[in-house]
Amino acid sequence: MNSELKIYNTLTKESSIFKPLHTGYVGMYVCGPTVYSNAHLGNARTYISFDIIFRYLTHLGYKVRYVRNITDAGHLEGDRDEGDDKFAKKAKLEQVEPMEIVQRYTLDFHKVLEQFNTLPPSIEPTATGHIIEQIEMTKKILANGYAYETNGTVYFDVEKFSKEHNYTALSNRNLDELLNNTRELDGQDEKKGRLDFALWIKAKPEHLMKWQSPWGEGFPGWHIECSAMSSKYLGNEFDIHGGGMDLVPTHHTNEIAQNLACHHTQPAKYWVHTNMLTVNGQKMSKSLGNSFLPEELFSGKHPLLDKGYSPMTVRFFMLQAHYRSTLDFRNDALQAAEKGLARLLNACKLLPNLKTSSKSSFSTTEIKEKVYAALNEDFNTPIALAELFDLARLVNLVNDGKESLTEEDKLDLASFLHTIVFQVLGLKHEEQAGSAKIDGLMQMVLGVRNEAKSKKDFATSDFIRDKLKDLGIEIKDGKEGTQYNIL
RNA sequence: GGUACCGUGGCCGAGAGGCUAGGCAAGGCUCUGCAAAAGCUUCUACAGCAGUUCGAAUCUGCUCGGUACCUCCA
Repeated sequence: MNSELKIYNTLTKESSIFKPLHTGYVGMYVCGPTVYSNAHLGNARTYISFDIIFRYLTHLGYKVRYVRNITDAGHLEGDRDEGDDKFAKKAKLEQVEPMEIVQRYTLDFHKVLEQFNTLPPSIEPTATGHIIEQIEMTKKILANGYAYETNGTVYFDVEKFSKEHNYTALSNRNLDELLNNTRELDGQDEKKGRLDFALWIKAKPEHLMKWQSPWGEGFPGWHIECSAMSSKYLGNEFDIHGGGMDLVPTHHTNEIAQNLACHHTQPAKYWVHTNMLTVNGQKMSKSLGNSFLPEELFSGKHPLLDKGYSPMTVRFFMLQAHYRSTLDFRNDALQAAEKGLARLLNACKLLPNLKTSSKSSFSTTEIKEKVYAALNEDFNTPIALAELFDLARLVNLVNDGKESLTEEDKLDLASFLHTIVFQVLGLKHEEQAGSAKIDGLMQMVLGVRNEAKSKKDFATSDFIRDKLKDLGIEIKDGKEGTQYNIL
């Protein structure tokens, strides 16, 4: 392969050639979910995007340490330093322990990602498991003079920090405008500056999730966990930090500030942000109430859906858009993805069984290079898929005897296609047919039909075909016999 | 209100100064008992207006429309 991997970096606002800090190794941190409710498809898109990045880097030969946290503590309802945390609120509502909420939705999150065939991260640390590290980091930031304590709560001093560093480097916002934002400030007496954010928050007596700290009983702020855990597992400087785009202006901006204030280093070399999934052009989010749960999608039980779609259809659908573009979630688009995926997977099945010739009528290296060039261009899966569809067409032409392939090229291409589709893109065959009994039964039924066909008893053969179709089983007559598909 | 981003054919979506992806849908043809599948083929688009340029969907300006962030959210 003669092109190099380029990655778009939110920090520099441009794509650049990826060079890891340590040759052969990649450290990647991705902000995980706050597990206080079911994971929806927008969440899934982000983790599918990073799954591709993880898989491709691994495919390129890097030894990747992929750290993705679980946020199970801390986050409050609003940026006001008051009110309940999300777990406590839900726990109270349902009269269970906050950790029961955490457990339930962590399991749900894992189940969803497994359905979409994403690989588990190398390390999946939790916020509550790293309270000590967060306290230590807060202490260090205080000692370095970038934070102050007020009445048991520790705040990060953004104004002081911004005198020495570009606080808004990632979001590209104008700091003065942020500072002079005309929004109402309420309950701000404890903070010195309106942009200051909490590193440690004093707990009210009735608070359930709280820990002992040098500043009294409390719990960590919303951004410190990622700084603490990324430093712990990947070092003060690592290669890639990722998350959804909505984390840029606040969460990641504050994370960078914390790291600089603590370790005097910028944590990540490349900041990678995935775009949002939209529904009718509007961001899918829990608060807007327009989110799809994976279960609703698979079953088709959603007002906006005509029918259910399999996890691989959805994964494929997402790969047809670039990760930095918004993607609109629609019934028609899913329908198109379902068919497209079937076509691609069919080519995967067909290729290894093609008849070969003494020479190839097209260049296999060219195809491979195009696919790699696409993936190297900031993980451009839509272009890679377009190239794979060109390959699918060639496979079909060879199958029809209109193009030719040598045995050697065939084996080479088959292995390439298999690797890209299944290992890098993480797609898989979803064989609903499955059981040997059903297959045996189908062979019998198709045998009867072929018998009828050979006697030109088309009334019987069509009857069988139509009845099967009514049952949701589609059959196709080919040169090599009849195949069936359970829809 | 501020700050960004976006507006591509019937639909979804890439691309990003000349070579004008891909998927789905639709029409035609080949194949086929009929279908389906598969192949070939047709439909040639870039919100509007002005400008830069030999040449713009791609650059600049304005207008219109949309979205995101500025509150927790992937």
